[in-house]
Amino acid sequence: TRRQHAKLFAPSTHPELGHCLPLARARLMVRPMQVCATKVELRATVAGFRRGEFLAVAIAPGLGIGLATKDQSWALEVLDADAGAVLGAIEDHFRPRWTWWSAESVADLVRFGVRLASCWDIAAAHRLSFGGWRAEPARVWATLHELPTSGVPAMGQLDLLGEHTNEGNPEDPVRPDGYLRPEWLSGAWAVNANRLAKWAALIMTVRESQQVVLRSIDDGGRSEAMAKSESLAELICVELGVFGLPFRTDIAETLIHSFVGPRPLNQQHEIDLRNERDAIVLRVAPLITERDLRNPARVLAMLKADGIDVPNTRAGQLEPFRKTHPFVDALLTWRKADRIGSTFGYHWLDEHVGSDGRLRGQWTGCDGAAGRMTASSGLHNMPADLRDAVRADSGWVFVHADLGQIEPRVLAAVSGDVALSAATQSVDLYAPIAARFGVERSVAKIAMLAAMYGQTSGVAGDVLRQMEAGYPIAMEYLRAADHAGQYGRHIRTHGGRLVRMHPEGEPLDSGAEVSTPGLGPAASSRGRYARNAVIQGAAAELFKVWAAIVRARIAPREARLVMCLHDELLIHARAVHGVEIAAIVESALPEAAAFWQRGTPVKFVADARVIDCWSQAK
DNA sequence: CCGTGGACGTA
DNA sequence: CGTACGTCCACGGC
Repeated sequence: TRRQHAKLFAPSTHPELGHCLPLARARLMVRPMQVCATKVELRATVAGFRRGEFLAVAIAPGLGIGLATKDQSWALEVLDADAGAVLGAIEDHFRPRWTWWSAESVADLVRFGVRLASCWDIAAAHRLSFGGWRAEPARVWATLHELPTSGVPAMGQLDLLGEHTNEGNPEDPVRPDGYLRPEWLSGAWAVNANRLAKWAALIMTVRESQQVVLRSIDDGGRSEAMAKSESLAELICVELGVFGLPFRTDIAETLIHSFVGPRPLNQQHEIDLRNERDAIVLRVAPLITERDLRNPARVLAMLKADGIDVPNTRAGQLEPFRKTHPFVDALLTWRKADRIGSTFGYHWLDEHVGSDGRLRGQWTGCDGAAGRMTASSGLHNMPADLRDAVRADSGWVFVHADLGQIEPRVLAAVSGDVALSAATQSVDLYAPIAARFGVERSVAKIAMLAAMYGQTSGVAGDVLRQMEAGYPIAMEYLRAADHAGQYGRHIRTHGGRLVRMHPEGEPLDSGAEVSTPGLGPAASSRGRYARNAVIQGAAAELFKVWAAIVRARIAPREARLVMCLHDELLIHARAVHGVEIAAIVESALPEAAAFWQRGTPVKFVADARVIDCWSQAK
């Protein structure tokens, strides 16, 4: 860090030092800014900087870094390779809350090895406040300034009359009509330090506006707090994508071999092997024309010829016929192998596992619906059989932890149901519920799940009535969400995430966009969706707070989060730190719960264990 | 070429 | 029993 420090305070040699004008149309006034030239100036400026204060950062490859506090902004000229050193030095000395458009903008720095403690991700905050997934700067800006997002200008858009682009000051990132200038967003904006500093200042104004919005959602500050943990989740996603999941290709090859045989030598060989696998099933299949194992309609016809009448060809439907019909048995065995061959086969290994023994995918901090984390490359749906290949490095271990009975506990917290909260004090939540109603534990569990997910069949009605009587607050919370969904009204999760129940364009509480409000199967479907979203979404919020705290607590050790799976964490750590980190993970949970639920007395439980291999979990 | 639905893996 | 996601496949539209 001594070397990094020296670089940060190296004098800038950029020629264009000067003042920028305030942004005329920005909602929040930007003060005159300065470009820092020497280490003395920068040091003097940051002397008053408080730990944890917001610091906007904009990185322009080939030019440098724009920085802004709420009062001032600067541009630092640094080589791309040194940008990480500069941010690292600022991080070490001032621990700011880094503020950026999206965590993607620091992916290169994460690759460089920079670890940042806290951040404000404008895209994440936008998704929280306004729902949906799209959160590019132009859209965020337009939404905050109450401009129609349909009118957001795009680069290269025909503007023959020069109606907009020729008006105003091109050095102002805001056009006279209030939208951001697409040229500024295109990446070609950063041609001098002045613009870079101005851009950083603009990032800061956007953040301040977002804070106002979040406080209007929840004046107790919970949504604002959620924006911070959601922001960190986005950074965690970038880190997960960079680090990768420790993975033993040799073990995976052996497993894949056991399902689909040897690695094909070339494309033709691959086709031949595939045909051979098909042929084994077709040998015991009924002799009708148009036989195709990959076409569900054909398979249905084949099953019918074999005397089996089913609504679809899913494994669950066919399983009962397995013993009596050799074709069904062969088909289901083939399906499993074919899935390994097509989705999780040699091609998958080659595509996603690096030569450094890491399985990598792209991560997103929140999906389009209730806000759970997602991952590509099959990281979240890897068959259990293949988890044996997810192994800690030699001398390292995994610490695995998962949240127990997360969804009913979340329901107790978000609804504030005192009776259900009391039940969460038990390590097994369903035991006190069963005792209270005088039913079997399994019956109590099914009834609770049915209430949360809107299950319509297979539940004893009297148990559901008992649930209504025993936990009226929790049941009413679910019913209200269901009702809002049926009528197409948007809902918010406990942490303030907007879950849209109809497309954009209408007021947030309007159901006008829904064709059949409150009626029919589509309305019922929306009802179940909403009922589930308030639980699943709130659970995702708690999980991300937990992950963020764990990330912070394990930072002093050489340990890294390598997998997040809805209610499950996997940490790669030195073997000597395993037990200590398992304790950290468990103790982080009550801390996360207190942060997220703000005083509700709901207990959450996690089981952390030290293992060598993901397949040893549970 | 692109969107859609079926199927199936995970939580 | 329910919800969500990502991925592959075949189909049918253009």
